[in-house]
Amino acid sequence: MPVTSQPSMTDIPDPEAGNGRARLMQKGQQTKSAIVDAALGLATQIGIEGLSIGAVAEVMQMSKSGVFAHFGSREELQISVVREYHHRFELEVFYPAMQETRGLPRLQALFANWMKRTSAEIDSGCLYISGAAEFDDRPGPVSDALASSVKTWLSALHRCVLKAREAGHLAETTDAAQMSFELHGLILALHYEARFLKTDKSLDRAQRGFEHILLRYGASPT
Amino acid sequence: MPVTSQPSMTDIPDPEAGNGRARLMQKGQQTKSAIVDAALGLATQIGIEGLSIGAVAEVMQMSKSGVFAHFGSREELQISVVREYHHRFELEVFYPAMQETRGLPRLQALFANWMKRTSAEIDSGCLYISGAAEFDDRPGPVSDALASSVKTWLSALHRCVLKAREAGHLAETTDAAQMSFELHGLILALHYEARFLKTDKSLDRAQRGFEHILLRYGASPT
DNA sequence: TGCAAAATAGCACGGTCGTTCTATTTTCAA
DNA sequence: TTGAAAATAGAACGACCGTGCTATTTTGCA
Repeated sequence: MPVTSQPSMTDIPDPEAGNGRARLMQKGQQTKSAIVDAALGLATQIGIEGLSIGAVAEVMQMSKSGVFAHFGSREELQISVVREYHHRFELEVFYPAMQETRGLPRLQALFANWMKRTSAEIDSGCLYISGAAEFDDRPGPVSDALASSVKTWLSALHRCVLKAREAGHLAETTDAAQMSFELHGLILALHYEARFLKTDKSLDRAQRGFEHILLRYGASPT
Repeated sequence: MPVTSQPSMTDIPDPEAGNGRARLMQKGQQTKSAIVDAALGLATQIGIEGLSIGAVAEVMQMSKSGVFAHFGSREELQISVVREYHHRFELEVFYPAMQETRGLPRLQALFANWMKRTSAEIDSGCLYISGAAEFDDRPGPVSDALASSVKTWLSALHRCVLKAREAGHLAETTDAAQMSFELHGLILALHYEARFLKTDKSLDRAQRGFEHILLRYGASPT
């Protein structure tokens, strides 16, 4: 199963891409990566808005100004966190699914990986979901970065549905945007009920909801 | 169409209930209500955690300590806001639907009101959704109040589905909890895509998703 | 109308925040 | 190994935070 001609979920250029990750990172870059790691961990717990340079510095056992110097502003740190999350999301959800054959199998893998990521890590919430709630009334660069990442992912999902329909794995009448909307809803409900309400069986409900949607859109058995 | 024997969405006692709202409110109570109103307005924009006594005081043209004295702590103010939101949710979503005849019509009204409340007010986000993201990793009295309100509402929805099945308006095999989960997902997707991503037609997608779910669970036409 | 009680204001405290500035340490290539 | 550049620390700033304390004003009943 060859890798598709569509290598990345996103067309957004990564500023780090050009400098050659193959070469060993300088000390400063290593530290910066470690800071972003730590900040991402904090952000998934207390939110992107709740991220404070002081808290990150404490986790890193560094001074506030030492952390600050790498980003120049809190906002830039927040954007770096969003980019890092996007990158990991690609790695865990998107790329593995691309190994599956195009069409329904790939769509199923995509959703399965998405569910796994959403529910499995108890202590690491979804930045795309918590961030949306934090920034839906707060425009700015961070909100833009977040919305751009989410839209990239949702349109990748949308494309996948389209391909599945083209492959004859879904009914010809399938409204891909409508189906994507309904899939998104299942993930959001899973996150909400499992993470906030601690409702068990939520993963099962999302899985069954997925099967219901497949039936509705006339998925042919694989 | 008589009012049902199930007068309230919640069995949680309201601390204000006993003192007789019929009697004219004292000045202090009026002010407190106005403060909660203002705080709710702020909270739907910047979040419950973002609520600050100083900001509320500024909106109210009062001193910080004047506002503070009514609640004794920021946490108590936050809880008051959650209770007020619960109250309005009942008024706008639950009670009107209770006027409809039991079964499918009532379920349809419930969902329609829920959708309307979720999408129509552009500048007033849903506290149940934004709050969940803020508090899903932050236990405490505010989180408890929020979760309790949400659970009350979701179980009211669940009861409504059960009644619709009992009335023969839904297939006998209907899994009420599963159906409620899927309905919840539609609302969450509507909120997410309309409010954060500014996707148009989201309301339409939620409505069509609802119709899909009704079909799946064998709703008999009314 | 007078007076206790309730409501509100004003001020201060300690804390955290992002950010700036300067000094010190560490890195890495010549 | 030396020396310039990069990385980090430390202290200080103004701003805002929640909260406590003490006046002062306002309310509403006798």
